[in-house]
Amino acid sequence: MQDKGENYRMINFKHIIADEISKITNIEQKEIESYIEVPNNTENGDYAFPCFKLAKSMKKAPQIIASEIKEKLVIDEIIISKIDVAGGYINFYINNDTLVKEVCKEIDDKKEKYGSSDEGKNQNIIVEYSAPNIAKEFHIGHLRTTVIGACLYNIFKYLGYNTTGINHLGDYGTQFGKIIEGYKRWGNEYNLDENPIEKLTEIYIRINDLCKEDESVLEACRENFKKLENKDPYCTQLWEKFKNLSLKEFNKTYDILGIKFDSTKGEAFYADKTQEVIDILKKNGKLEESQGAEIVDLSDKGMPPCIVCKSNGSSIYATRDLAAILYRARTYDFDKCIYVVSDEQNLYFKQIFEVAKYLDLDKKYTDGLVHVSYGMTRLATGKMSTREGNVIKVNDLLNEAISRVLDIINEKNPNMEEKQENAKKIGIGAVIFNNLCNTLAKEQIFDWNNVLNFNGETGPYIQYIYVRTKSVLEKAGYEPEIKEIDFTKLEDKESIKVLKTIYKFNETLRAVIEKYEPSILARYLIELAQNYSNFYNENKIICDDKKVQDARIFLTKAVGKVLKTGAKLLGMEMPDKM
RNA sequence: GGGUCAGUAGCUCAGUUGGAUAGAGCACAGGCCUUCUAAGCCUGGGGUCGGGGGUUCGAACCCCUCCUGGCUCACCA
Repeated sequence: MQDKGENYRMINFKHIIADEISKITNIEQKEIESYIEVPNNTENGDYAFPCFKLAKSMKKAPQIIASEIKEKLVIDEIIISKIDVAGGYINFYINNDTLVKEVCKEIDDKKEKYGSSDEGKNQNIIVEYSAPNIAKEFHIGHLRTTVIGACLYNIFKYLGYNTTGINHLGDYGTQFGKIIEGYKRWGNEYNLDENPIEKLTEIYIRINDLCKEDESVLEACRENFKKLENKDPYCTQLWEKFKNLSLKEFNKTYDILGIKFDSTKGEAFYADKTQEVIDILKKNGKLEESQGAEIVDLSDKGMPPCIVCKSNGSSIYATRDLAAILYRARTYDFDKCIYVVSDEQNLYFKQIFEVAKYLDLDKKYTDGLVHVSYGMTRLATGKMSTREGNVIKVNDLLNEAISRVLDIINEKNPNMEEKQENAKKIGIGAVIFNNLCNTLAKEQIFDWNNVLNFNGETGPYIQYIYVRTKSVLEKAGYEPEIKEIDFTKLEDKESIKVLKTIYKFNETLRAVIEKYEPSILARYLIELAQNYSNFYNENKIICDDKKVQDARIFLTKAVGKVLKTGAKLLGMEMPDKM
């Protein structure tokens, strides 16, 4: 991704340093900037340029190169206060006075929009996430895609992208042929009015067991699905009933999580749009008949073939996904279409992205297809399966979270107002944060005590530090104007560290969408909260010196804003009290 | 068996694209609330970065190989 930070008004120290080194070395600014690093030991400055990389081409020792560059470097002291040579490194110390002013002004200027930008202007992003199967429980296996997708959606939007969130419901396929078959056989035994999903699940498990015993039942199920595709009235009516009951249940969970979608067009929506996919593939000579099915051969790409038409003539998941790509390209003119789906389907997405290239689409669209893959949530005993009946429902998890938080509140702060409301924000915040704080690729072994931990690097920790900033501001009883702030009062070690962290909020958000990795933001918020905690413990905020007090209150307010904004982007609400 | 992802402290994980003495949290041991919220802060111990080769000024990171685990390899989604 090219540098899109130019429309971002805050001073870009790294950029300036690279510019100056570039002038001296005659190496491109961009290349130099990519070499510049942030020392892990802050005593080595804020930015460092390692000269080792130049040693070979310049035929000199890195230390000598470093000294020579340093001698020629002219950077205004207002920007860089000190330049050191250490080993083969040139270390840059930014001017703290300037940093403090820049950050404070920016945050005062942008208020609640601090960190946002319009870098995504005129770019259309689709994020497909959650996508539960109707007539099945919404279980903890669906949680990660839901919160990851929502987070990416939020951040793309915050950075100015025109973003569309799609819940690609699993509302089609042989499974509905199965449920219809089960309902046909035993429907009168079940009352679907209460706990409809539970009842449908029971039917599903029961028919599945029968299918295992009796191949002809499975065939009947497939036939039902075929009828459904052909708009058979009886099957369609049942399917609509199941879908509506399911959506009603799912929406309860989405409401609790605070998640919304711009579209809930599921697979069924594309059922009558698959013929075009077949036609285009056929026209392009990409369709082959194999064992009665229509396939696209991908052996030249080192992949197994992609089935687009089953031997009984029915469409399949891939066909509908390909139809969706066509539809979305035309409807949304997307620059990126992002699928947040677990790593189970890595190969599958590689296949359909490859087949999509044969659909006569502009390269823009096929290049814009992205699979954001994440490790699945599993139980210690293995994979969850609706068929096996060993699932943990999201609603149960959230209720348990809230109940455990209530216990803690009753113990620590029994007189709290709006206990229930705050417990909800804290409990759900903990669950959401827990789902976002680790690298996506890692699989998760579900553990109640891990998910519902409220100490250390957790959602509640961020919320706690936020509530603390609120409480300080409340006690102070006023908020100073920026023109009253004496920035030199914020130049102690702890304040600087906080401000440096606030400074990199926007670049953190950009890293999240560039790498499709929400954990970068989650960790950033932990870091900011820790930095503020150190500041808080080292410094008296409300104190005798009015100038110092004003400056520290301003800093406190800034931290609160960034924590709240960042948490909101993750999908967490902030409680008022803890 | 092929492909792919992962393996870092007792446990859960970071590690800014190959850089300076590998860092947090939990747990453990100790300290800090008559002073802005102790769901917090500070101090301490704890490492063959899965094993072995290689690439180079330099490797947790790149290449090879082996070990372990997840996922996956045509009519489910």
